[in-house]
Amino acid sequence: MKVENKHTKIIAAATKVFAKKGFFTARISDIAKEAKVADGTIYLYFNNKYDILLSVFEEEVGKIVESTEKLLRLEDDPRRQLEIFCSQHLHSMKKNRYLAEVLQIELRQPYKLIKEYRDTTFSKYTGIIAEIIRNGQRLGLFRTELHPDLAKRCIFGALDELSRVWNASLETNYTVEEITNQVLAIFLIGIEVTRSSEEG
Amino acid sequence: MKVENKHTKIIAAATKVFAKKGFFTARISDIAKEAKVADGTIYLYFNNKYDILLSVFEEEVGKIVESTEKLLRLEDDPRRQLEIFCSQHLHSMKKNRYLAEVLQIELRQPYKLIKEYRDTTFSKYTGIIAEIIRNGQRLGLFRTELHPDLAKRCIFGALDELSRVWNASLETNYTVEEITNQVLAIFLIGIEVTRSSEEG
DNA sequence: AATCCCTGAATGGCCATTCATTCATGTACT
DNA sequence: AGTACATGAATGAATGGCCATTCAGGGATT
Repeated sequence: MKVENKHTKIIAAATKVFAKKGFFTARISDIAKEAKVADGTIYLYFNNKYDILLSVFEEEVGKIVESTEKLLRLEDDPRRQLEIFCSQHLHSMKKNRYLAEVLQIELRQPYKLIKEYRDTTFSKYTGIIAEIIRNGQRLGLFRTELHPDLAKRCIFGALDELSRVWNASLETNYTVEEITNQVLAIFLIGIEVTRSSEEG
Repeated sequence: MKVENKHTKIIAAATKVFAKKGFFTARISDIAKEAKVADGTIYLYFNNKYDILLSVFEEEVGKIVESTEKLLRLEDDPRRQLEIFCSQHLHSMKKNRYLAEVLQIELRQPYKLIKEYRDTTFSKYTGIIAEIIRNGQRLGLFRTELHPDLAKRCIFGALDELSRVWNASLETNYTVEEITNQVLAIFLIGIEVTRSSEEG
């Protein structure tokens, strides 16, 4: 049946354990137990503990980036694109809550390898937002006094913080759709060229 | 001369070291060296490593919360209040970049004591934003279809992410004022009752 | 019997924490 | 003033526990 290979199994287990305990207090033996393999087996598939974390990033985030980019290519209107990005991001984080937690916690750590990953691969992902905004500005849809690099951070920061709603089960449950709508309700109006700003 | 007591000195040193290396890879001896005291001295003032981190939170963040609340009490208009909150937050984080980094990294860790702190003391701070929004809605200034708890997260998330601009020196230098203006340009328009939404 | 994959106990290094000792200052007595 | 003793803050070397990593061996499949 489950021929699901060990590499994949370990990645999944590690994601869960890192989410629950954090990278540094997670023990290799925890991951091994969760993946139902021996401690030593992990070292047949990964070089060390860090390598596991980086693999979680590379592989799991990779999937998300790919599918998001694919969807975006099917759409021209930057307003629609922004909607798709937000909706996709929130859906992904909801579906894979352990990954969401790991990203939120570990991607910020000030360690060389993590920074490197963040500044290369991951920044491409958030860069998509800046691109959408630039595009919208070119088309006269978004206000040109906004810096795409700053707006990108506002939007990504908002999405990131909102994903925590589920994981920490803080506010009484909102659905992904509700949250998406709220984000867009704020940002689309916030960045669009408005009647009043045209008049002014 | 500098009668600056040891407790304070250690807190400052720890903030710096935690920011640079992260809580888990920071060694007590690093903090001791930075504070120019012996390793053992630290244990005369703190129970353990965790206790140092929590004290950093409590004391340093405490100051920020207090001064922000004070300023807000002087103002009635929720739009102005939101402006003050954003501006204050960004200024604080710019002024104390080590604290900013520690907050961004460590406040998310999934450990009991940190969660506790976050869910009690710290959430009061972000709660201020929700309060401002509720107030604005009551006064008919902000759109009532927005959930204050979600809008709060959008705004705090945006501020938090933006504070990283300086620490990571990512984008070419924006000033605090520029960033504040951009945030407000997006959010104020994003949440305000607009001519078009009134007409619609 | 050779190859492969896996196992988990043993190793070794790291570092938070402890505590015996030192040192500086204060007080009391002559 | 000088000597003797007391106090407790500060020190930093030593301890002990933890856990990532290794590796000698076991079992399956060819």
